[in-house]
Amino acid sequence: MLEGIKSYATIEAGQPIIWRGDELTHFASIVAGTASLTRTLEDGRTQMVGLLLPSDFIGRPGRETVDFDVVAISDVTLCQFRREPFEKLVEEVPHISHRMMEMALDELNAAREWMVLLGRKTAREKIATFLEMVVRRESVPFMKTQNYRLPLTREEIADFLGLTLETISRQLSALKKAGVVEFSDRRTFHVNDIGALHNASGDDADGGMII
Amino acid sequence: MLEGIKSYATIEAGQPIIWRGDELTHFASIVAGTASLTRTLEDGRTQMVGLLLPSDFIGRPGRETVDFDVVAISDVTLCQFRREPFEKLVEEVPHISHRMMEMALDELNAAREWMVLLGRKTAREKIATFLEMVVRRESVPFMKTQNYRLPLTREEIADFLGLTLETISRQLSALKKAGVVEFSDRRTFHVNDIGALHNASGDDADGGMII
DNA sequence: GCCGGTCCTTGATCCAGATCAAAAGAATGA
DNA sequence: TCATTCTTTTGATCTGGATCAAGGACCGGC
Repeated sequence: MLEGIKSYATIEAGQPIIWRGDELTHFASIVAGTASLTRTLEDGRTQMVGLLLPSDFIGRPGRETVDFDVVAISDVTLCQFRREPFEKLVEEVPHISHRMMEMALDELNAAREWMVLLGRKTAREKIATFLEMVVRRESVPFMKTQNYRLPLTREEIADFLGLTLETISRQLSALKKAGVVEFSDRRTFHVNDIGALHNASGDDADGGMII
Repeated sequence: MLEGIKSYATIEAGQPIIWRGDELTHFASIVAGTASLTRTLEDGRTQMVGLLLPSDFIGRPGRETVDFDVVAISDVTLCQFRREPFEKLVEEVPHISHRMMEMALDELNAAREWMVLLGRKTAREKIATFLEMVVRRESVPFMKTQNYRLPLTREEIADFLGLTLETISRQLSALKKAGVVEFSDRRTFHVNDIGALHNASGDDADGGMII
């Protein structure tokens, strides 16, 4: 059913996909690459409010404009659907809105979890939580020791965590010095002590987390 | 259709409605009163992640437990639906999941907007944004001057904004001294200069806001 | 290999908001 | 009416993370 209204697009790393306030002509889902959802205040302060990975969805039925900037972090491939036919489809096929509801509720949960981090966690806890998130998302089952790759620059991590890039750098150095993680280059790391990392995250035992 | 599975409940101010991790036996919608959605870290730091008002919904189809504490802020009246029949209804009646999707997307937007506040705004901007939110929600159309009522104590506002209650108190005093707002008692205020309040909020002109 | 730019680290200093402390109002109830 | 308790205000001080500043490391192009 979607075949007739779909097209593909690629966006280079660093390029905007759509700006806040722009009219939404297409819905899209990410096929490959990483994009960020951000808001920038007039004076340049920037907060990332979401990280979009393959299978994530851009756009919301029932609204004509976008509320945040969407920017490609790496090269991104999109699968796009024209708005009107897609919205009609959402109306007509019950399964789709059910699926969209579940996606929205999952993202809502993640957003609220992140609100706790932004509002109440210390810099150390924020970074430990971020590293844990990367580890959880990239872990290959049954592989014991593994290298992970940071998907973001220090500045982007700072915008994600509500900190400055200097604080990110200092806290990563501190975690290295404490022997919790080890970096083989700026982006690639290895966890020596997953327990210590978790303790540093400020989250309790395995609080409601589905691993 | 809902008639057969619905019941009412009332919860006194200050009492928990449901704890994080508890099994969800009912969905509910708020009929009257205010409740908060919060997360507390082991050491007592608390972050409010949502304020639930009449017509807001508690519970999410597809999950058996709750991820945040829900506490009554004022006396709350709930309209409850038993889980299984309600979930069946969501499956069967397409209109419901469509409506739930829209609610979830609205809340997701609000949560992301709040992430910007928590991650990047100053104390002054946070409080101004909060007061503006109260004003926007309680404003009666065509009424020029109006008194508004804070729905929360200073401590609850602090947990909402990711600050301490002392900072809330100081910033409110500062806004009073600057002549932006005026308080007739601790909870009741009046806005002298809505423009100044908006400027203090850190949001641009009327950035995407639907008033 | 060298040169330009971008990203990252580290040091020195500053300051917004936290923390600690005390007292002043409101609200409750006997 | 006056204790009692809860909420709020205000003051004094401290500190985590921001800001300002200077190099260092890495990467791509020529």
